[in-house]
Amino acid sequence: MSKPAAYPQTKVTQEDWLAAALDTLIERGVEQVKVLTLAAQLGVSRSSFYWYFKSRQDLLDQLLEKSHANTASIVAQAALPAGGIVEGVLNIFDCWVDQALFDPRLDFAIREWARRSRAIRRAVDREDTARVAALQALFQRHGFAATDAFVRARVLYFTQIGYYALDLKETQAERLALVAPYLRAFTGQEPAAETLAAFTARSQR
Amino acid sequence: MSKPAAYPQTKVTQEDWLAAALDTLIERGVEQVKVLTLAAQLGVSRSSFYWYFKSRQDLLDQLLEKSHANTASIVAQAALPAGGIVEGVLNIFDCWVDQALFDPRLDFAIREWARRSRAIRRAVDREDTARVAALQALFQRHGFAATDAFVRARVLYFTQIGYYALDLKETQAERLALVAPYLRAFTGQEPAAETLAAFTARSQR
DNA sequence: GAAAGTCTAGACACTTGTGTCCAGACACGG
DNA sequence: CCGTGTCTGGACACAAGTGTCTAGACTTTC
Repeated sequence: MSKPAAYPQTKVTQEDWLAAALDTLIERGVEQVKVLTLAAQLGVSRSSFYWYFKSRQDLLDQLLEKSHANTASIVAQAALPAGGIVEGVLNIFDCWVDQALFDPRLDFAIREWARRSRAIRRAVDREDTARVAALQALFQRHGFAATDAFVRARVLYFTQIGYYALDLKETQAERLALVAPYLRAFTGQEPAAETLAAFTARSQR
Repeated sequence: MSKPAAYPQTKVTQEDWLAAALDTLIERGVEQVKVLTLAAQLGVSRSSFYWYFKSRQDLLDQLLEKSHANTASIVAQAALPAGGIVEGVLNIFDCWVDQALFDPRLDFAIREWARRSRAIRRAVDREDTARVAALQALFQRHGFAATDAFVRARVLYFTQIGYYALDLKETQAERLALVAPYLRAFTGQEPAAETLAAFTARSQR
């Protein structure tokens, strides 16, 4: 993944700085992304940082670009063919179950960052709008009127964002036990037993 | 509100420091609550701060105590008598409409703070649990089974928290237009016209 | 009216952070 | 083997933040 160092004397690459910064962003927020701290963490001199980046701001700018994957996943899962709305929503649930599809910690770190920066805020707004639009289309494809589809898309999406906001620590089992009532609440329909079983099976992996 | 100064030479009271700090907490987050900045803002010497507070941490501790009102409102609104679940949920909507009942900005500032502090985190968890429990009781009173009531309580509450997380800027009119579909999504029931009208009327004030 | 209490401002010491400059170690190409 | 390019570490300058100590200007109390 990270480019091999051009010179053997290279201790850390630009990728290493970025990875460490991303980690700190997720764990402690933007304000804690500090050249000094990252340097200490990487066991390297602070001034070396300025070989790879113009300034701290430059690093932050590059960090932002690393964060478009989440939206892409939701849009893709929403577009998947589904036999009914229950199955369609379950496809979205895949995002919440599989960290590889959707990384809530990164998403939230950036959301928090957006509260303090106009530019970031605009970027986040665009992502949110795209996600809700994709979910609305899903509900519309399964017979919901435009407005109801929009509201149900929001309820589905906001509930999940709210879940992450509370930073709940539940086990996989606890969450799976509530899938049926969630589906009832989100779709108004009773999920079929075999549909539920299929979801449980694939989220076990 | 703020205690009259015991001595005329008093430029700012402890309340003034707390108010300024609360404001900064809401607008810019805990990390930006700095003695230096507050002093400049209040037009007073920095060292004066240490007359009123032992340390910056002492100030932060006192700040936290200012934040229990939000939960109390939700619990009170959930306990209000209601003719049906639709009216019950509308009573909760009052909290989201009326800043005096629920201040989302403060709530979120503290939530963000909680991500970086164990003690705060525990306090926030307690509040969240109390809120969801109150909403669950509301759904149960209106005929929902325990698990379904719990999930619907969460969906109702999380949706709102998610809404605040996205920091959406909608007008009162835009929000009112969506009340009916939201009620359908949250309760599964069709709201009566006169119930809706009553809610619209009282939220106009 | 003297002593004790209230509150403020300024000076000082310390820490943590950013960014710049420069010397030097090392590899690579001619 | 010498110059050029790559990367690192140390020194320096500077800004912003916390916390302490002290003098002094007032008030209140006795």
